[in-house]
Amino acid sequence: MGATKTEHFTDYQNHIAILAKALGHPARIAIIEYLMKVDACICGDIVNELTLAQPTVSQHLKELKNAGLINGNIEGNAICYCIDENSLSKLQAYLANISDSLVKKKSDCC
Amino acid sequence: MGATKTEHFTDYQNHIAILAKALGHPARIAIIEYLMKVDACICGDIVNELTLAQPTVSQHLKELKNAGLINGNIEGNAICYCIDENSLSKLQAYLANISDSLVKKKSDCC
DNA sequence: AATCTTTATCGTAATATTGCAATCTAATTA
DNA sequence: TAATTAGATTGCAATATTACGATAAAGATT
Repeated sequence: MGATKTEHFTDYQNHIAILAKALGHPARIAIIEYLMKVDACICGDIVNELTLAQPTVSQHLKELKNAGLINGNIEGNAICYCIDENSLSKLQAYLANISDSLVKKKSDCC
Repeated sequence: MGATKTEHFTDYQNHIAILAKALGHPARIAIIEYLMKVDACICGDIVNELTLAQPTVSQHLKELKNAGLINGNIEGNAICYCIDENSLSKLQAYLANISDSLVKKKSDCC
């Protein structure tokens, strides 16, 4: 045991969970916020922005990339990362949908 | 090592991460969806809904509760769970804000 | 070509998560 | 009050995550 039993859930549920999980770490939230703050996506100094060692940041970037939340382009020497708006919107829309349903049903009884 | 270095991030970043992390498992997404589907929040048979053992489900419910995403009221013998619309909206608004900023900046260049 | 810069990967230690059988608690019913 | 029911807690095994030093890879600079 210890591994998530993904086979018991729908593809959609698994997908949403993967997106949420990728955002489930403050370092990755900080990365997303930084990518948003920097207007152009000529990144490179994400490491300097966070108080974490370079391999750790690299790993977090990899996880965001695996989840599809960011994209990376090789830009000569450095790598240009930016947010994948599509993936982010997918999660946002999912949550918005639940919120809307709740407001309509007013089943917030606890 | 191995533990998240929460002290390096803002309270807000940590808070958003906690909310996202709680949604970062398909079972917990399934629970949220079930709570939404059932109109009233007279729950009780969440265990029957999922293909997971009772202690496992109980643990997932606990995590959602700890993150503030659901509330539970003792209703006689059973327990009545329901979604905390407020917490969910907080995460939703956060993502909506990022999405909006991206669309405005059109910095989706990768 | 030698060096520098930037980022990825490997290896590994510390810690967290997932899942469940067994057990416990508390309200309910027979 | 004994049995039942709903759910939480405990304890433990399997696996995943987090973090980083060391090192590698690849383009840029000197």
